[in-house]
Amino acid sequence: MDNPLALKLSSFTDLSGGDLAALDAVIGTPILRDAHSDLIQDGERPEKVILLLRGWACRYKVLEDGSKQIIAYLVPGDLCDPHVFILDAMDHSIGLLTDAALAFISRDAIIHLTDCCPKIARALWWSTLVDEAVLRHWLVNLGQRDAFDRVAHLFCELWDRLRQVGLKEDDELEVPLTQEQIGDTMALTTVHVNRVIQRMRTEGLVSIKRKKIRVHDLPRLRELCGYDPSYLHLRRRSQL
Amino acid sequence: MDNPLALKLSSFTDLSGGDLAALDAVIGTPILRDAHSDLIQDGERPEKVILLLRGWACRYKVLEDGSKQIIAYLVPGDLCDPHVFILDAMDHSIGLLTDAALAFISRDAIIHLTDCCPKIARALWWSTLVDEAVLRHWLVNLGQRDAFDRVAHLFCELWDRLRQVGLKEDDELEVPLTQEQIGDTMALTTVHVNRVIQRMRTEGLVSIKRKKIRVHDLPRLRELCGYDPSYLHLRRRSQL
DNA sequence: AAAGCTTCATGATGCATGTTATTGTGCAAC
DNA sequence: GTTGCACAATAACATGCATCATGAAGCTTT
Repeated sequence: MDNPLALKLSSFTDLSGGDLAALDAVIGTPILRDAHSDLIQDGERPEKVILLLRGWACRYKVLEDGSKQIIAYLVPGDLCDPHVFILDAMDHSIGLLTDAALAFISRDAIIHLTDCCPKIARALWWSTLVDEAVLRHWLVNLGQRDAFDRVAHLFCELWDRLRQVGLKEDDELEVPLTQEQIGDTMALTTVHVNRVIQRMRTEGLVSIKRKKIRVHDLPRLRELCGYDPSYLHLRRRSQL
Repeated sequence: MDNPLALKLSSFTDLSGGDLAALDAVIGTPILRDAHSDLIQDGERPEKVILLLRGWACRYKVLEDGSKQIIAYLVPGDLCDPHVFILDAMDHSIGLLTDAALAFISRDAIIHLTDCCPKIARALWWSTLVDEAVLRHWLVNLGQRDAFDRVAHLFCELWDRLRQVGLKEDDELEVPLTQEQIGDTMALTTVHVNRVIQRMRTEGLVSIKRKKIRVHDLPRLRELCGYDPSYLHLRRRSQL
C-alpha cells in the first residue's frame, strides 16, 4: 500500500477493497512542490483540500513582531481540514518544510468520498479529532512543561506518527527539522533548543546526524518527559 | 430566544423555524449541577454530548506533578464534541467552574438532528471548526506572547464570545474566574496574573470588582495586545 | 463575632530561558 | 578549491516570570 492516507486510516479501521480504491481515486497524479513554498496563506480562502503524499509541511502563524509559531506538523498521509470550506478565510498559513508531493482534492470529491464510503467518512472524522487532540496536547506542553520535556515530547510524538504511516525503520527517525523550526514549534530559541539537544546527547538518549535522529533509549526518553501516547488515539497497538 | 445553542448557531447562519424547534427539542429538561464537579474525566468513555445552558465549564488536563492546564472554556451555548463517540476515551477532563444547567444529548439525537436539518449540521461543523481555531490561537498566545498580552487576549476573546450569546451588557463582562484559573489558562502563576491585572488597572484599561470585569478602553486593550478576532470566524459583524 | 477558608495583594530572591555575539562545519555554486 | 550560506555549537550576559513568604480582605460557618 503506497497511499499514505489509506495507510493512516487503516490504523483506525479496516478498509475494504472498495474503500481503498476510492481513496486511490481521489489522488490523481501527484503535484510536486519545492520546499519553503506556502500551500496556503493566512487570510486566503481555501479552494481545495490538501493531502500530503510525500514530504513535510506545517501550519504556522506569524505575528506582527515577526515571531513565528508552528501550530502543527503535516506528515505524509495527513489531510488538512476536510471541512475547511465552511470557514471564510484561513486564520493561519500552511508551508512546506521539504520538497513535497501533494494531491489537491476538490470539495466535491471529498463529499462524494464520504457519501459513498461511510467507513472512510468515519475514519476521516477520527483523523480530525486526533488532530485536535494533538493540538490540545501541544497546548499542555507549552503551558506546563519545561524545555527538555517539550522537545522530548515532540520526538516521541513524531516517532509514533511516522511509524503509523510506515516512515520509520529501526530506531532511526528522519526528521527534516532545523533547530530553529523545533524552537518555533515548542516556543524556544535556537540557542536553547541546542542546549536541550546537547543534554540529550550527553545523557545518551539520542544522537543526531544530518537531520536523522537516532533514539537510543526510547523507553527512558518517554519516561523522562512523561510521554503518554493515548492522546493519539491509536486503535491498534502496533509493535514498538 | 432563550436557547443559547440556537443563539450561537444563528450567528453563523439563519435558522428556520423548524431548525429552531429541532434545537429546542433535543434539550429536554435542563439538569442542574454544582460548581467544581467534573462532567467527565480524563480516561472515561463519553456516553452523551454535553450542551451547556447556563454557567461556565472548562476542559483541563492535570499532569503527574499536579500542574493543571485549562485547554478551553465552555460558555452557554457551547456543545462539546458532537462526534466524540468516535474516540475511545477522553484525553482530558471537563469540569464546571460555576453552578450550571446542562442538557445531555444522546448520540442518536445528534445523528437525528444533523440528518434532518442540514443547516444545523453545517452550523455545528462551523462551531467545531471555530473551537479548533480558538485552540490554535491559544497555542500561539502561549508560545509567542508575554503575560500581559496573553491575559488581555483572553479578556478580548471572552468579550466577543459572550456577546455572541447575549451574555454581555455595556462594557461590563461577568467572568467567574479566579486569578488562579486565569493563570492555569495562560500558564502563569497567580502572583504574576495579579501583577498583570494591577498593571491593567493602573493604566486605566479595566477595573475588576467581584469577578465582574469592566473594560474601560476596549480599543486600546485590543491594540496593546494585538488582538484580531478573525480567528473566531464570526460571520455577522455585530455591533460593538 | 470569632474562626476558618478562599481569593487577592505585594515584596524578595532565584532560575530557566532569552538575547547577543562569535566561531565552526558542511554543503552548494561557480 | 574558494566563496558563500545555512545550520549548529557555545559563551557571556540579561530578564521575565516562578517561587517563597506574608498579610489583608472578603465570605461562610458556627
